[in-house]
Amino acid sequence: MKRNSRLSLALHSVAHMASEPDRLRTSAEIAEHAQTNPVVVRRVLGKLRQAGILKAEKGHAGGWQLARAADRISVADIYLALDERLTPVSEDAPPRCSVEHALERRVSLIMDQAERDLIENLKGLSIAEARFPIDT
Amino acid sequence: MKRNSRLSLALHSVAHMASEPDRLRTSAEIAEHAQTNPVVVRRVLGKLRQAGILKAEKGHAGGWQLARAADRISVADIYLALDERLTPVSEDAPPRCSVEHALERRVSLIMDQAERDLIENLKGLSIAEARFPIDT
DNA sequence: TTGTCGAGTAACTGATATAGTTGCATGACT
DNA sequence: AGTCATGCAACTATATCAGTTACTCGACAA
Ligand code: FES
Ligand code: FES
Repeated sequence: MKRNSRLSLALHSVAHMASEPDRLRTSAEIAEHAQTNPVVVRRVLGKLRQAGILKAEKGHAGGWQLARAADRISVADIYLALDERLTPVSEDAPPRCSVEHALERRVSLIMDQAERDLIENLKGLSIAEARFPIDT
Repeated sequence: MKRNSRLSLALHSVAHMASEPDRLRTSAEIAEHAQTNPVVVRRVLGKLRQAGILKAEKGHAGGWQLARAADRISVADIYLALDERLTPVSEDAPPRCSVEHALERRVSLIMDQAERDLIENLKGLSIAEARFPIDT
């Protein structure tokens, strides 16, 4: 895979689980569907569990399940649960001159606004509806 | 540095050059300002040269210079010149089921729209004005 | 015309991020 | 008690990127 396959994996897994919401699935099953590794699945879906999107049960009849109906899970929920922001402008290095500081601040403001708008738009797309093709 | 320091380097270098547009600067000078390496500077600024934002001259009195006035260079110009898109959803792997295909398509449409909006906003910010602090 | 200097570029190194893997502890059900 | 699945730590492999070295090409000067 490549960078940021985590979002793809999370979206596909949740969408797949939405087809049979009552069925418990093991990480091994989900990994097979996504053609990856059970531990990778548990790592990524673990974030969704912490965010309250999924439930996981240990033990003999354990597995993963949606925590609520698919039409109440938005793509924004999943995007935010993974906690991976865009923010291409680095804030870690202390700016070495006032010009750089002013410039990065202005660009960061625009970037942050863009991401907020993106999240707003992703909020309008639920997993339930995202599973079906677009008409146009 | 960290990921996407190229945009920071490009922005800072162009902003610095805007303070004395007529002066030619060598990659060694620019690298010293940005606390990095001359080859790295040439790699990044080379993209801006290809995009027509900067001019570079070889030889004894060679160096780098803005190709046009700073108020006619927008942050979007630089962002686009580097040709690094966001697009967190991978398109390289062929989708393995129709659900994944539909879902990634819908998410991609929203992501692409967000990036187009971002670029529109960056177009409104020129290097000339970005060099000064924000009032608010 | 020859030497110097700077851009341009290819090749390599080191650091970092991420997917994948192994192994084991914990907890739930049989 | 035994089985099975999650949770998690540690490790490996790979890709990306900044940094570095070492060259070629071209422009200008002596
Ligand atoms: S394999 Fe079930 S949604 Fe793709
Ligand atoms: S050092 Fe000149 S603009 Fe930052």
